[in-house]
Amino acid sequence: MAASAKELKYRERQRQVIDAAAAVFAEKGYHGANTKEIAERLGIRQGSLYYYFSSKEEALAEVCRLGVEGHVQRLEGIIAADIPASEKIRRFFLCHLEPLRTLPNHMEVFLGQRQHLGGERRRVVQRIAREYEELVVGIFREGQAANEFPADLDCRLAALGLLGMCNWVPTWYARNPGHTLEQIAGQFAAIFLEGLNA
Amino acid sequence: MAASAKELKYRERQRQVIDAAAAVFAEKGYHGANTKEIAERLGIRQGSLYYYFSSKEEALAEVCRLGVEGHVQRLEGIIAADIPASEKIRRFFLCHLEPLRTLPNHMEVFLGQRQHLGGERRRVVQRIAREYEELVVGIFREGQAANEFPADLDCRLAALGLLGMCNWVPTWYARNPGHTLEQIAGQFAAIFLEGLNA
Amino acid sequence: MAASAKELKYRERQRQVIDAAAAVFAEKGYHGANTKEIAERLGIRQGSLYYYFSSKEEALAEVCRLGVEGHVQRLEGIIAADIPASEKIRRFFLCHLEPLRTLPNHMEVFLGQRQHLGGERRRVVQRIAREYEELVVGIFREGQAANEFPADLDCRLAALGLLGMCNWVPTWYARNPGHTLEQIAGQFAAIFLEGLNA
Amino acid sequence: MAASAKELKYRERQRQVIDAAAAVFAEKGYHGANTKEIAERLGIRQGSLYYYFSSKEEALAEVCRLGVEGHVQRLEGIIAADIPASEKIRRFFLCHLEPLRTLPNHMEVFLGQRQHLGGERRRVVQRIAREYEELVVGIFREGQAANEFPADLDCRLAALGLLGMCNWVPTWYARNPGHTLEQIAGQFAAIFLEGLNA
DNA sequence: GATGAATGAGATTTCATTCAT
DNA sequence: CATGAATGAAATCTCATTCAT
Repeated sequence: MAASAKELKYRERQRQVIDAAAAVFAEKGYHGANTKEIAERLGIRQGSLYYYFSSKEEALAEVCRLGVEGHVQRLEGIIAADIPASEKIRRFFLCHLEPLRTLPNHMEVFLGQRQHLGGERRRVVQRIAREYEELVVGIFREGQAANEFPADLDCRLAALGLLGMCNWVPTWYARNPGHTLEQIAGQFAAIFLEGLNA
Repeated sequence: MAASAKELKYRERQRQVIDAAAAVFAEKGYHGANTKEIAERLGIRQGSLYYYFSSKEEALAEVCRLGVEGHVQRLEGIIAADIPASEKIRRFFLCHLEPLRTLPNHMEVFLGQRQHLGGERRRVVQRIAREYEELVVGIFREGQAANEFPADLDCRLAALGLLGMCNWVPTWYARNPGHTLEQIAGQFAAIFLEGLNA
Repeated sequence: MAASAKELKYRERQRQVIDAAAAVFAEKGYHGANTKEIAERLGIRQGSLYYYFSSKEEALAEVCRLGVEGHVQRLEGIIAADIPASEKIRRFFLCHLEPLRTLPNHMEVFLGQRQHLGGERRRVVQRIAREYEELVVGIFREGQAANEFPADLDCRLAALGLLGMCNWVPTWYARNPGHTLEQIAGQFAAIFLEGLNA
Repeated sequence: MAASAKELKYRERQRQVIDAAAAVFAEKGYHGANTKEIAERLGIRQGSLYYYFSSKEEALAEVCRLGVEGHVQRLEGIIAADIPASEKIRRFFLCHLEPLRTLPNHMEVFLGQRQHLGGERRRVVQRIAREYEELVVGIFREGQAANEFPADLDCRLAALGLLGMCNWVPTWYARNPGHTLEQIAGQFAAIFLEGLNA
């Protein structure tokens, strides 16, 4: 159970390697990235990377795992809370965008590169993404049942619209440094809940 | 000016080549795609592609051009109309999603692969995208000036949210065949303009 | 059915490529050989080899196939003949060594490198080798049943000894140019059938 | 001359390392084997191997040395004995196969991998093999001179056939556990000396 | 107009080996 | 004694691209 100091050090370095991979994958895409560039970022040689992962694809899988890790759990926290569905939606935005603070590359890679994973690895992350979507749909259904939301709301479309607004953020966030995540989440929630005519 | 029959036929075939490229780029990404697969889709050999384009990147540029072509023009049509800003927003959705009917691959490639264009080609399409964004921002500003929209609305964020909702559609549209573009556009507009509490 | 002239030409060149691979595999062993050397023998570049085979291992499989091809069939011809078992054994030697005339490398590679094939490919060639061994054992059994051979002969060991004598030939044949295949086969048969005390 | 206890222990471990190398070389061939697997067999790390040998090739040389060690000496013992040549041949079989009992891997590696030694190392073991072959040829010549063996016997071919029968044994011995070395040697000797018609 | 054959540069991955600790 | 971390060279394989036919 107790990891030795050596193992801890290894894992720390491994994490740096994965983070470097995330940065390169985010910038160039999985297939556009090459391992040489990852190595250069770390100041080591290409071959040395393989001391920390066993293939480029494994690195991608790990980046994706970190990028999506915690999303489901945090969302479940919101869902479990004893608050109206509209409040759950309001909280969703910041909750969902939160990883942009610390892991923007990982999140971007998860969103845009996970389809390049093969076989079982792909299935695993796709399942998580699908599960997450269902949870969001569930919130809308809950609000609809409680007459908080319009009876004719298409909950699936609402969820996909919500996710689209948020998942598009990484494409412009780094190049629009003028907004904090709180501002973004707040504005998006306001539009989503009250619309523009309020 | 008058194109010969031969030239017309060439252009027709060229378009088929570009469409095949769009399909492969959309599925695998630009760098994940290979020219062999494009050729196979057309029933010709790899080398024969180069009769229709001079490089893979040129094919990408052409796919992107087709994917974004008409967007700006159609949007300008909406903007020029003598209708309230809110109505412009309402119309925007279907107008923006329209190409999904005939050119879903091209649109998806434009959205997700254009960063792999190099140098001048990249600049050209980025400029179009930026210009388009500005036009959308402009509608919100117009509505705000006319007191249609809240005074504290962040027009940039509203535009980016709007675009996010729409630009995310290609990622799930093909796999959710249950919705027409009209339904999607209608629902998105309703949420955007009236919010959920209406 | 009718192969075009182009296809014939392709196959001819492909055969040259496989023959070059056989030569290098025979000299250095499968893992000791590198594709660069095969290419150099053919006066083409390394990557060009892949126009003719899809992996180094496939080339090994093809070399092995050519090395063992015809062996079983020729042996069955001998077995089917209406002659005493001892005469079958006598004929076996030259029959088995025959490929050394035209395909010494392929035979040597089949004998010594086939274990480096993976999965299904390995199974296929191992099955052929095993089947061949059983046929040889069968000849000894037949001779024993006809009282041609001693009743206490261990037919399996006799077959393995026979095969050993022959299969060892490729290891020294090229470096002992003083003997024809007929001499070798004749001497081996004499020893095997009459022993040294005759 | 007196080795310290420490040195003895070192040599013992070194021998284990060489034995592990022999096992891996026998299974995968010299070039197909990797040092990681050798290390794993010993429960140590790759780098630690180099405390016991200075290069992979040195390990191969040592394995070969152990595989052939004693062969020449034992054969000379047989040759020096005051017995007929035919009896020398009879004894040869068990004598030659003896190492299969304790060092099957080393013997197999000597037989099949020694060509991968470079330069001087190769020359040394090839010389031993050649010398050994000459000794066997000598027995046949002796028997021929004493009119024990046919006057028209090709002593070189007889020797090579004899060696082939024996040297092929390692390729099937492990997978045919039904025969003892005594049985094999006895049967081979019977065939070689009396032939099948006896 | 299209192809067959090849190129050449680059990609990922492997691996024997080193060396400070 | 042994290891952890890395190296650097080489290996296999891929692929956009070319060009004579």
